[in-house]
Amino acid sequence: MEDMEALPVRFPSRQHNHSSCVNKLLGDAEEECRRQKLRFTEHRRKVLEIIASSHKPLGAYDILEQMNFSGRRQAPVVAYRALDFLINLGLVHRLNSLNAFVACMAVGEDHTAQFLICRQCKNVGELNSNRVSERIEKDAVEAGFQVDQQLVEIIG
Amino acid sequence: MEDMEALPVRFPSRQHNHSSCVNKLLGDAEEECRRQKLRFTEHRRKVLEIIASSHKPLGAYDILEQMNFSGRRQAPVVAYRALDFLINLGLVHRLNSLNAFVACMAVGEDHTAQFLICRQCKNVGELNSNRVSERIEKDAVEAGFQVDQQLVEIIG
DNA sequence: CTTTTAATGTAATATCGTAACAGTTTAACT
DNA sequence: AGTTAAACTGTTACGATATTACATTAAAAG
Repeated sequence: MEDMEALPVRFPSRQHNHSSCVNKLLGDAEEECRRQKLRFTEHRRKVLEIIASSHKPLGAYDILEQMNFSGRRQAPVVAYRALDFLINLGLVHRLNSLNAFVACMAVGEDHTAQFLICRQCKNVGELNSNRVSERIEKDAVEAGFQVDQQLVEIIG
Repeated sequence: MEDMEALPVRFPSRQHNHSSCVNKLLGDAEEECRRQKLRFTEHRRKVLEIIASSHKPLGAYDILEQMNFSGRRQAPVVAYRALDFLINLGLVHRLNSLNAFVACMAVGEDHTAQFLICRQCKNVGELNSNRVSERIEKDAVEAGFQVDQQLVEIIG
């Protein structure tokens, strides 16, 4: 018999009250930074806001384009620095197969994540299946490997 | 009780008779091309040989450097074209998290593959766990997603 | 209030990958 | 063989992604 636990998946495009979920994410981020005594600067806030506001994964240069507040064109490194920070905090995920970035849809929830990437619509869903992550962990260990990080991207 | 089927993992660095396994791979490739009426040209052979001879994943430009037979420096597109061909044939895998390429270690065997990437030594092992791929397939389907391709990279 | 740590600004450059198009080779078919 | 169509190659240029280095400024800790 199959395990019948809930299997959380999030597709951002299904959510309509978008500005409220962006605000929630920004709030969570702010709180998390306070907790960890990290600085939630303007760049970081702005980058997170841009990513969270998008229904699709964004490339670093897409993000950069949207950072043109006050007409100034920012250097790429500005976006990358903020992205590194947000990724380390678990607020943003990087999709290696697309060189693109998405907001985490399971902030706080101790997330192992797998990404469902739709070829046609380019939307990305975040699946949080512990069954998958545990299966990977077990088989990797069995193969004599110590796992630090899992990168699972599912195209379809 | 756990499923006790064999769990194939291959780490190329553990193999010592390297030239013979390179030759085997080249032979398999040649045969596969004959079967599918595809052309196993010099570029393609050379690229596959370079990748197969390496114990570590190679970037496209690393490969390019080693293609300087007859002193001619090749254009990047030459390497990429050969890589595309070899990837489509399943003879080479791309590691998205490294922008690098490795030879397939399970040619012919109808391979679902997961990659074990060692942070320290930069070696890459290929794990062929059907349990992992089936778990991913099932959970993705349960989440309403039709899977075309799985990209699993395990860092540790 | 000074010291030290973290973040920013800026320029340059490295790395990775593709488009476009003309020319050549190969396979397939008279 | 000679012709044609398809696949492959050569070459140039360019686009996209990401990092290094270093000087400056802002913030936190003492």
